[in-house]
Amino acid sequence: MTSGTVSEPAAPWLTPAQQRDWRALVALFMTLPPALDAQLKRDAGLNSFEYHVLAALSDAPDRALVLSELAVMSQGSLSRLSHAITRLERSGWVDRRSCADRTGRRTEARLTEAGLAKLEQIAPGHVREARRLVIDVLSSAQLAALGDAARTLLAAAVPDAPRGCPQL
Amino acid sequence: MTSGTVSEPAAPWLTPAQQRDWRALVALFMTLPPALDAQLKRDAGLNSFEYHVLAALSDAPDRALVLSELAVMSQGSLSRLSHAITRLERSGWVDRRSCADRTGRRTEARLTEAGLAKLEQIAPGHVREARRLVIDVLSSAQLAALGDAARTLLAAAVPDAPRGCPQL
DNA sequence: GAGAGTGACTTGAACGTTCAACTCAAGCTA
DNA sequence: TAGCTTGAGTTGAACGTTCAAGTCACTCTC
Repeated sequence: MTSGTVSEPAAPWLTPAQQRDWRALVALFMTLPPALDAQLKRDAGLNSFEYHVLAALSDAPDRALVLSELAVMSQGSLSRLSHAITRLERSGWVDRRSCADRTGRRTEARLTEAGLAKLEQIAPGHVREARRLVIDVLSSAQLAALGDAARTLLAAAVPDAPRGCPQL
Repeated sequence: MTSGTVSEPAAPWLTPAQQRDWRALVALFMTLPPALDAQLKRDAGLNSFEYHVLAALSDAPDRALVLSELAVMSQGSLSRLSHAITRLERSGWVDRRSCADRTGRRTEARLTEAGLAKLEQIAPGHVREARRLVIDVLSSAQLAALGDAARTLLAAAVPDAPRGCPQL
């Protein structure tokens, strides 16, 4: 409901142009992520969260990260991550090692050799899909504007610096 | 994995600028929809799919739609819709009526009075959240550019015209 | 007018995510 | 040293989505 069929008390409504842009954005949210997920699921048997977990690990020194850091970097709850790591461990892409690293209970997830190989095998197809659905569809000005808007929105949504993603 | 830690065979890689924009977009996909969902869940006990279903019904003539049309408009599978309608029916926001309308087996979902009232109660908060997280965060030029990019991407992703969403 | 065919739903099992406990390993405090 | 406290991780139940059957109500064909 973003249009005026239902009568609207007090809240500042959207202008037609804003409505149009908002709807396009919402439609994009409902369309693009599922399309990206589908490619990963089909070609790799992974969902995008699992993929991002593997990717984050591959970029980490020693290909290992403490779970709580990994959770922040992959933008998921610790619980979600824990379940995901369990699945990835069962598949052999990752393993867990408790690292008694000073304070409290700390567990590291480490990308296995098999996991790294898997990722190397998957990545090109994923990038190809990113190109096909996004990068190559937009003019470079459009892509730049999209990136700019996305960064602005992220900065507003996440009050503190997105420390997990320095490259943003 | 969009960066070059893992060696990359044959696939055309992304330029640093493209990578930067792509990552921002992916981060946005992981951040904004969950935030929007959370507001709906918290304030209305609905997920965004259910909300879009109610909204689509409220805009329809007679506040009713055949399920297969509604599925297209709300961008979900028929199965997903059927489950959702079952939940919404249990809550009393919607009811089902089989409309023996010529061909085969057709079921209409209709927004009840209670459902309409619910939507009227929910909508302002949702629009407020849309403003808070998106509309008011971007300059009008940024929003326009975002909308433009989104429409371009949608047009490429959905080959045929998005008949359910004439307003895009 | 019986039987095949075809869209339009529905259903149930499997799976991933969330939420609310629960456990575990330290550091404090007395 | 015993007993809190706290941060980190795990676990299981509940719930929504997907996928693969089903079922149902018509039309078409002989």
